[in-house]
Amino acid sequence: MGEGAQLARVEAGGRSDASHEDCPAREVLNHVTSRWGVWVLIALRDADLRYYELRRSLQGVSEKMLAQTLRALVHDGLVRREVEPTTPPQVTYGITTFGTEVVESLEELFQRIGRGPGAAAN
Amino acid sequence: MGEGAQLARVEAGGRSDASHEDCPAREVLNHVTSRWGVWVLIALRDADLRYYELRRSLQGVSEKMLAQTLRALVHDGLVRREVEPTTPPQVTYGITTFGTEVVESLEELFQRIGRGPGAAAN
DNA sequence: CAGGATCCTATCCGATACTG
DNA sequence: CAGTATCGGATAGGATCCTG
Repeated sequence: MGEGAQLARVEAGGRSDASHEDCPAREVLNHVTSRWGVWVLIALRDADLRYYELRRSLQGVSEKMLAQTLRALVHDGLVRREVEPTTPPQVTYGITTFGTEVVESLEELFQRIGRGPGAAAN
Repeated sequence: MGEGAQLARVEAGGRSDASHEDCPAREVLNHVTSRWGVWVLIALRDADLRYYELRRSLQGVSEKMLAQTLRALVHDGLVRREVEPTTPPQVTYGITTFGTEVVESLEELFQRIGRGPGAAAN
């Protein structure tokens, strides 16, 4: 099991140590803060995009990682996936309400970090 | 360069591609959302702790990762480090104002994720 | 076009041993 | 006590080829 286990640890449930951080929220956080997670969400916030458009938009993402990231985000309910059975097949991705909420929070966190430790006297 | 480069990429500052995500904010986010980052911050939010106490508190962290995580967090200005030159040496870690702000934002994000996609109709 | 399968590298992280 | 140094396994992420 080479690839599947990377983001599917959730359903695999092999060894559940449960000792540290197997909570689903952490899982989602990891997906969102993964290398491409944020950028996918941000790209989709402005408009629904096709797989191909997403690839161009993200500039530098590999097919594997884009597919993987999207799968995780869809699974988490942050991204919506719509398939139109045409030829060639056409798949459109969009952000969900939940996804929008999460990016908002994430950006707030980002803002705070961006402001830096300037305000802190310590 | 086995270990040093892991969290010290910040000061290296060699190639600033700027194309995707070399921004310092992302660095900090990675540190905070790293395996032990959050837990360190949360542990220190309630009280200042010594290295040893932190180890017990975090239950399961290796010395290496604790030291590494702390170094990154101190470097980022989220954690404060105080050394008292006694024998044996005594080092206390505490959270900064900036650190507190960041964990707050992070927890808000966590809350939102925890609530799940329930509210979303989509 | 939208991915899946495969291979490979870089990095993460833990265990262990050692130092001031 | 508070770390540093080093080794080795596990994972994330990328490149490439292939298919419906």
